[in-house]
Amino acid sequence: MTNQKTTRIPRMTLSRLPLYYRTLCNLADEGTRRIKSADLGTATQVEPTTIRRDFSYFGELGRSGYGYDVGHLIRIFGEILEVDEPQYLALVGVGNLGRALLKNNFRRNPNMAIVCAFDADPGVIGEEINQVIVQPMAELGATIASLQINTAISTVPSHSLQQVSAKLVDNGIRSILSFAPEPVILPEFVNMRYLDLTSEVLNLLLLSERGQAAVAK
Amino acid sequence: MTNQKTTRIPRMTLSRLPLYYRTLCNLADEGTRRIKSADLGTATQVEPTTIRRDFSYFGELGRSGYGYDVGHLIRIFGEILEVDEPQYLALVGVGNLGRALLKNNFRRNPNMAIVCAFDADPGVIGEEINQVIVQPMAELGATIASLQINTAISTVPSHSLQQVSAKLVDNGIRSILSFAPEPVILPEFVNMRYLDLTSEVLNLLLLSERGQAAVAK
DNA sequence: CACGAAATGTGACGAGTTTAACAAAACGGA
DNA sequence: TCCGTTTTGTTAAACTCGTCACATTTCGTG
Repeated sequence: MTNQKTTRIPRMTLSRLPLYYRTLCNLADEGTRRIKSADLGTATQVEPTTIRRDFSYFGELGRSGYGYDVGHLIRIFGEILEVDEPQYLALVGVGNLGRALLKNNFRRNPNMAIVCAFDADPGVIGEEINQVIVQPMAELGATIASLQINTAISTVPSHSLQQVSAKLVDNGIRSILSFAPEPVILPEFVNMRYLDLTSEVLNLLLLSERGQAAVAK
Repeated sequence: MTNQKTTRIPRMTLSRLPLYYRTLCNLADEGTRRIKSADLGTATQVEPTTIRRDFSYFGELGRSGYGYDVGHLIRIFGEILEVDEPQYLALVGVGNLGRALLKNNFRRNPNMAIVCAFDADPGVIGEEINQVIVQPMAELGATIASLQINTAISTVPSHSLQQVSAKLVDNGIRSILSFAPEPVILPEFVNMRYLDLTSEVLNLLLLSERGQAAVAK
């Protein structure tokens, strides 16, 4: 109890958990009961050794000469990912992308959903999309407080991102997924993640075409 | 000339270039002529040391006691990122997300654009979105061949991703950005990148809430 | 029950990446 | 021109992560 051997789980291992979880669920749906790291490797495109190492951080989940019990893995990872806990999200910015996210609304994940949306444009306020009514920014504080939301998705453009983010944090949001490319300066306890499509495409091109750029010294 | 010191640029450094480039452009727009790594660090949220190390791979770009010339950096990085070369993309899957991408169409990047779109649903084929007409899958090969496109964005659902990806590759696509969570098995020379929103949200939560998951040994 | 086959969990290594620390270089005011 | 200040570029060390290799464990058949 005192000597908690709280081995810190590597960041990269955590980032692969959603992939493992989803793949295992698919396998279970197809009736697969047991799996070995080699087969899970081909399904996830992750090296079998890496999979075994990843799994080992959560205990001895497998059996030598047998493999892993799919149901057991799903239970363990589901618990870590808290997939059973309802995860409600707020959306700020209901433009093209925001609207698409709202229409989709994590359909495949029964416990994850955008439950409120905000925008500054009077033209979209009041609009109902997929059972969510777009609210004005002024109501943001009251709504996310009453719904006890602490995670938000932002599709607001760069120029207002800093201001909007600050408002989100002031109202209790602790994790933000932003689709704007500009980094934002926020308190350390806020977890921010950026998903800039342009950067992603540029990176894709950069990493494929040229693995090197000659540097004459 | 013979002794090309082609220092291989680290992957992580390359992945930060778009961020540097964009931030520097913003600074230039505001009239900033020179910048030091410390200030660029606060703007990009990257450690100043890391910035200097990154820059050093491209030569001695700065001056001691002075900093970096913003315009010079923009020129260098713009060249590496080939921002002046037009980069045309194909889109497969014109659902909610695909439509949003098409409406946005990298408006802020004058040299990057989706120039053709494909879908299997007869309901959307023929529709014109932002000057792009949605074509049937059957025309994919001919169109991307004539436009000489080698990069695609896919928003097709998981169950058809493998098949669609294979078709893309058969027709000359070498880089794919996919919004479906399932990994795909493709030849090694294809560069694939996944952007699964559900995984991103789960990761966000995982990395923030609990930096550790106790493992009793 | 015994034994070969199968598959895990992990020590060790090495590649890749970040960071601290500092010498060298250039600035800019007096 | 001189000199203290500023800031770079880089060496060295720390850290993270992925993979090899293999001892160990368990399986499952005869």
